[in-house]
Amino acid sequence: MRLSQLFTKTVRDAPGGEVSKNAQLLIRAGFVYKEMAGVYAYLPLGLRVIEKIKQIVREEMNPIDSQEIIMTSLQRKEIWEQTGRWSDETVDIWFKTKLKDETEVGLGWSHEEPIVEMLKQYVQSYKDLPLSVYQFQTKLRNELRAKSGIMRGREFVMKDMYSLHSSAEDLEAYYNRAIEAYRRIYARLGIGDDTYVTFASGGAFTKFSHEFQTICDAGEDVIYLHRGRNIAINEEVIDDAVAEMGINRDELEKVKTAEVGNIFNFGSQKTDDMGLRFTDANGNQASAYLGSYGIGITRVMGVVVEKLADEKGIVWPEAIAPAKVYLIRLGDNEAVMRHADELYATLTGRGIEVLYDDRDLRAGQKFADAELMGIPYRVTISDRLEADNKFELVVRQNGVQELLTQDELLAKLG
RNA sequence: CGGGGUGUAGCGCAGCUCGGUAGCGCGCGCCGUUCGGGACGGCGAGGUCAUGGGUUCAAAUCCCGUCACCCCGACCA
Repeated sequence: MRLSQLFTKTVRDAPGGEVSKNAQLLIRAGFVYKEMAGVYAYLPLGLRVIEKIKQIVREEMNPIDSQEIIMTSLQRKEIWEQTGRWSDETVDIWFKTKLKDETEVGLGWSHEEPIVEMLKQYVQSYKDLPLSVYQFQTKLRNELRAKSGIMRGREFVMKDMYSLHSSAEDLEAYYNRAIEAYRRIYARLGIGDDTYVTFASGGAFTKFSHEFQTICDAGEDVIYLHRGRNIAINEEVIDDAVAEMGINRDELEKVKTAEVGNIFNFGSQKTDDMGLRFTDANGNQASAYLGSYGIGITRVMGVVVEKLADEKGIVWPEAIAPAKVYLIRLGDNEAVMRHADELYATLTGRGIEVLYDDRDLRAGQKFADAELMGIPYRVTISDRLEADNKFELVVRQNGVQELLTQDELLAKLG
């Protein structure tokens, strides 16, 4: 993409009323636009990041036999009444509205009930199980207070997956496969080393649910870590967990984290409540077992910004950067411009994503923008370098700089 | 939802205490010089001072209401 064609602009100053680092940087770099408190639009560069995160998630969900779908934002009141979750006393973040004929509908803050309702249509026999479906959905939650930029909004993109099984054992096995898939996802997103499978509250069927918590100062959670045994426990269940697992509390390290994923074993409670049953091999009606698995796509994006950014701006891991290379051409020397165009074509032709800074700006501004946007590799071409037939390559993450011939450069960028 | 803070040009801010009809920086447009770390000079465009009401000869400024935004807390599948 040529930056001269990109409609967004970078700005020096972040909006005054925006304190969180992720929102400041993403707004300054032109990745997101704030519509209102806790509600952000994703612009071309930000959308690229979102799509890359989603693609990584797809590549890990599909192998565990989950099928992608997309449910609806408008939801029926009756479905939620079956499990008692339509009431504002039980769920206090509902956005509710009415159709023209006064029918009450909800705006989806979660999709567990609608998914189960939908699956009733397709599951009748044990031969139909197990099954797993997932989607990327914009969740709408009427939070009392939005905060932390894109990390806790009223509207955000979430990947939610649901699996249905004919036995508790089968669900348990799948649940563990999902945990491993999630581990691979966070590793690929560049936050694997700081992300822990954490015991948390909330299992309807099991004593604990599992959260994926990433160490992050901007996070809202506190967990206790036992690095030796690789155990992590959310503060909210610390007393129960310590008792249950026979852990000495003094061995635990207290850290601040952001929840980037959460998985639940519902047992058969929800399916029983909603009347999703199937015929087993003996011809008898049996209960189905439900698991639920979420990842906050936009929250993960915010966490990555928070964790990896430096004083110059964002630092994207290559896997989710909006482009791999930021190509800068300096000056208006015709040969330089031609060679820059050619290099842009060559890289693009090899499937390498390039942000080509073909704007008529000074060197300092281009360098600053490359750093603010956090593109992994910066390649510069100028008349000075042209004289030696060299390109300058700078790695965003560590600032290491090299002067390379075109062949060396292409070899390096793969 | 409780407490606190803030709304003035696209963005960041000053002006408000002590009322007299709005200013600075960035950005934007044109001209010239510059051109490897956010250049410089000149000219110029751009504002219902969040909003509704009140006080006053006169309100960005004082008073009351409302809305929005931010922070702390509570909340958080």
